[in-house]
Amino acid sequence: MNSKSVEAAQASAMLSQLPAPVLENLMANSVQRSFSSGETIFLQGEPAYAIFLIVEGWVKLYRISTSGAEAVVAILKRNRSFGEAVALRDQPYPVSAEAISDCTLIQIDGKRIRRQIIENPELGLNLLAATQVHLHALIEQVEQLKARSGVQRLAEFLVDLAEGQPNHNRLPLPYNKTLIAGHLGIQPESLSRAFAKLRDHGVRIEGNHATIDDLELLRDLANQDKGQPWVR
Amino acid sequence: MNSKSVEAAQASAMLSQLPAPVLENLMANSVQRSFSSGETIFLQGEPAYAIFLIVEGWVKLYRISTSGAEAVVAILKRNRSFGEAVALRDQPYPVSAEAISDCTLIQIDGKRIRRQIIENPELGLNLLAATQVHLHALIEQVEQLKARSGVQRLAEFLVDLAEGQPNHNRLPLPYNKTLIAGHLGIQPESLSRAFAKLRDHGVRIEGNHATIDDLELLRDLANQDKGQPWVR
DNA sequence: CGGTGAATTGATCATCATCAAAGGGCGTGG
DNA sequence: CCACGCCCTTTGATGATGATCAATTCACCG
Repeated sequence: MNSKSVEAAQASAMLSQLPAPVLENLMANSVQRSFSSGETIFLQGEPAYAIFLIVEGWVKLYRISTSGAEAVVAILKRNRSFGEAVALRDQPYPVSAEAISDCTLIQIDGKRIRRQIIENPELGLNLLAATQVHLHALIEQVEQLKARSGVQRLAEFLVDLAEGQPNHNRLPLPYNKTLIAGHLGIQPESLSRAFAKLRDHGVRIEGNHATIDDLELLRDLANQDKGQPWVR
Repeated sequence: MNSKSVEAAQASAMLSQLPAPVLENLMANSVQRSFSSGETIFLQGEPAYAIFLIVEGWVKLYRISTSGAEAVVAILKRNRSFGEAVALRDQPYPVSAEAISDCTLIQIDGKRIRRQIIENPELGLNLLAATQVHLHALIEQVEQLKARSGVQRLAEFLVDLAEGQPNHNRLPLPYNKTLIAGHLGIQPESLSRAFAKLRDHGVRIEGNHATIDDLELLRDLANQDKGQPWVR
């Protein structure tokens, strides 16, 4: 287990703040795996045997509905874990996971974690914290989908991106636009048009880099009221 | 603590399968509270001090975005718990909760549960299970919002309703239509029109009762393919 | 009764999906 | 090295879906 893995563990909601011996035990018994871009990590409906922690790269969680349509449920980066809540129960994964860049993951056996929780309940609390992060992200996504337009969601996406970076010049888009569209719940064509609309608001796109003139302006756009009548 | 409370505890993902003494201890130290329809249980941003379990009635979880728009995140009924993941950490509630019918809840102190988890790690696993139910529900909601039309979501909603009930004649709608609209992420007017469209598919509405001629037909409608191009 | 809020319906507009076409980057095979 | 094909991206035209604004009806309640 290399230093990058330890770093990821310490930065994750799931494993941070664990007593060192517990963490070491877990890490010693977990597997590090590499996936190349496009590879499937697990499929919706498969028995959930493991919890994953992203050491490097990007992962997409998605769902294929009965009709065959794909919905991107989450896009995760370094230091995020997934599958926590499911792998502890005898249940199938509710989503599929796919590497969207070359990436390395730590794979921890669910049964082992289960045993560890019994011995060290703090770990259970940590896992609850980690799932809470997921929960929160999904709640925000539902809010965005219900109360904001596609352009606004894109603006929000760019603001989030920029906040991770110091300079807003030539901000690299983390993955291709088809995927961004899926993440935002719109079609690629609509994304293209949404970018065009943002050009009037100081956003320029060149290839897979974005330049943001005025971050405040963009933030305002994302939060503009649509005047909901159901607010009493 | 009356029998209804015990019943709810045993039917909940959160407290079922707990050793009797642990359950009794928890219950003995929790409060039963009543709310009348429309009353606020807690507000988004408040410190999360408690976990709630619904003994009777209906509760709405919603979020007010920075723009002031309301998005209904979940609607919960008997035996469901909420606030589990949050109340165990020193964080504010990410949503607001409101009683949408007269209802009785069991309120369990977060700090107490935290102590109990340390003593009895099984409880931690149970809570993980409970949050997993929430997680799953949200994932489904995201999928529905991204990949289905309003009419389809309404069809799905009715199918879910009907599956709880044995006869599909005069199926009572559990709450008013404005709220159903919010739950489905559409405006009340659009809901009205969606109901009108379903009339052609064997669904009739009288007041707050629905009659479904052919449940299978409705299910098909909800799952009809929209022919997604992003499925490779 | 008068008033208030829920529900419906009509008319219109904004948003977004869909279908079609075309340009550009990139890797593969000749 | 170049040609070809493939996929991503953009743009245009059109249609479906749902929001908004306005008006009306109805049930309920003080």
